[in-house]
Amino acid sequence: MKRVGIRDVAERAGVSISTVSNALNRPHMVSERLVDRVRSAADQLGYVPLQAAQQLRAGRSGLLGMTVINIANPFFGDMVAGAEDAASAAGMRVLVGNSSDDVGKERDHLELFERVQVEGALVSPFGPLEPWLQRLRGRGIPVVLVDAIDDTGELPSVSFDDVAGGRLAAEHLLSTGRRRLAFVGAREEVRQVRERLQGARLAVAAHPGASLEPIWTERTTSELGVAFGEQVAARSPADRPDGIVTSNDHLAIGLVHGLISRGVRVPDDVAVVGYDDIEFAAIAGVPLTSVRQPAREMGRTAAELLLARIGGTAGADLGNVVYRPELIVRASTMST
Amino acid sequence: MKRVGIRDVAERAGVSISTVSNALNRPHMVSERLVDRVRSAADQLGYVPLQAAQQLRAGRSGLLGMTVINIANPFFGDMVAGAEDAASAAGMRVLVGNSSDDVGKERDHLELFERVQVEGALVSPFGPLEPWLQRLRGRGIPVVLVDAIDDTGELPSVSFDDVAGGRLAAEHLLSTGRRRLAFVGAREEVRQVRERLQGARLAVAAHPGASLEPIWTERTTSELGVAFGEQVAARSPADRPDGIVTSNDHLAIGLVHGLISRGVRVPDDVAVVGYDDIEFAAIAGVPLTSVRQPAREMGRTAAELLLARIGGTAGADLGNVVYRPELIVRASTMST
DNA sequence: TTCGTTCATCGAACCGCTTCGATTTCGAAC
DNA sequence: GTTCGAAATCGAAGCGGTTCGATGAACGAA
Repeated sequence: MKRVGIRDVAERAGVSISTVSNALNRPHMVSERLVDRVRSAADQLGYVPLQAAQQLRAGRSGLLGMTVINIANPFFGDMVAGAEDAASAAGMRVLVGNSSDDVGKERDHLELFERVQVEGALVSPFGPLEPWLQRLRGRGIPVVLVDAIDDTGELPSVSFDDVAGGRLAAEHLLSTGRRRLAFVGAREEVRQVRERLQGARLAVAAHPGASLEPIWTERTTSELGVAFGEQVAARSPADRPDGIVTSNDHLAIGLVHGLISRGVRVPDDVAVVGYDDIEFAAIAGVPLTSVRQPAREMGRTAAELLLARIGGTAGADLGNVVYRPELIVRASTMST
Repeated sequence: MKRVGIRDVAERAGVSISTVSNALNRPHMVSERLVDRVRSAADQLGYVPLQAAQQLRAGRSGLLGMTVINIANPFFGDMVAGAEDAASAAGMRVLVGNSSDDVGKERDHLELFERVQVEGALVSPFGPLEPWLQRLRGRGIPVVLVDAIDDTGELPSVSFDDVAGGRLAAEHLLSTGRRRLAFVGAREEVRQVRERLQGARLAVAAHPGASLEPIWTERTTSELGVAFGEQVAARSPADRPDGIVTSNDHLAIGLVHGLISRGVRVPDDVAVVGYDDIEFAAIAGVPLTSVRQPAREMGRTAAELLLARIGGTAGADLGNVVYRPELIVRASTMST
């Protein structure tokens, strides 16, 4: 019932406490005979060193902190998985803080990171965080932004070129002859969404005669997509957009569903482009054209960048890795 | 650049270290005047106590451990979110260990839980874990199983009645006149899947003339569902099942897609029932009938159960909460 | 004035481990 | 048989907090 401590192991092996510690952590400093004895004593007793004590003394936690906007979204789930890949390869663990779209929680997590002395933090920011991030850095904790870019140019980051993504989507629609475009995005305050819209605007501006109507929704659920699809379907055909760029596949799939249920044909009447290329995009009722973002790879790259900074391996130059998104064309924009 | 410790706060406030600790943690023991002084000193310096030190002395970590089979699956994502709800209401944090379908990782996480002295563990087991769980309990760490039941009857748990779920699905198909059923499940070694099959078998056994063909796939991705759907479509109509129960919505949605792409009508030729009722079930090309499991609620309940045990509030009786699943009927089994 | 009480504050031990410097051991060289 | 140096082992000092018993201050009662 009582915890097994290093003392118990020492006693059982008939050596001193420090020899146990050395045998376990720096075996080259201890004779083979004793290493064996200590190891088997530890095994028999089921000794597991207490992280808190190790950390307190050694000043290292072996932990990376990572905040994500919403873990229930598979995009972020993949990102985390990627970061875990890289971390475990370096013998580190990842402490995941899920913000659930809540700025307060997000800040709490950053404070927690400080409390537990994470050795580095991967931050996929939701709200404005400059002061908090500055503070982590002031404490000597390196930070890498994920799916975001630091405006001040002081933090390394791994992100997607969202302007290019939005542009890609809109250009594709324009190239298939659509002219009355709409952009449906959730929450204007999110940078990624704003930039995708901006990209779409650039594409439209280059096409005389084309127009772009921005539309904002509250959240990014498929339900809202459905509602919005029905709403669009209710407009007169002349008043309807003939091509829609969305900020998210959930929204897009719902949107397509809503349109079709009201008799609007996709892609013949309205073409739809999603964003993220989640698993379901390919097998939706109308397979969805979407902008793909390799989330897992991004998570891994970000963690590697962070580990390099922790290890001091990184050049002083801050890496700013930017992935270029890729358009996956499917039936929702191309009539067969 | 240097960490701010309790000493720095004490110095700044002109009091002793112990007074700082008391003012911050047990303010009723300290005069108001000093509490104020200490608080503002702490604020100005940005003092954040070091978790490792607190924990080492106090023996409490304020952490719950939680292992999940695969965080990329929204079902588990929701479960985690539910647990976090309950934990944060009790001032605790959740340390999430993602097993990624890997027994070794799962065990590592349990060991980590011991190292960091979590005060309780929520375990959604993937592989066999008895010895490890016993050990946690031996260390005085309460364990609650999530989405699983303890065969030995010693651990409290929160789970779904998977037998009932499988039965529900099969009975529904039978009641719509289907007779040649198939059960498509991933990985026979997973208890949940076995029990769903068992439930389906019970339903079929009660219907003379009905048959059930079990089919196993490697993993549970929509891709495999598509492949399998095409395979079924290739059979001669007489040899095809006319109703299919799946162990997972991803599989089911892919399956429907595969069938339709090969000209098999759903539900006219083949009816399909999914499992989990994920968000996309409702807006799939053919909206999917599915067995709903309230994951978030389950996560919350499990955490509450665990917290009660930690607090000693729980009666000695081990709670075994079993949720009954619910069938959500949609177009994939009911021609309109 | 002295003493007893209460309440606020402080000093110091301690949580379990790592690590550094000190001590012991042992074989080789004299 | 000493002496010396290197290698193996050990003792003890913290890491940064919490907490308990001790100390001191303030005040009313004798």
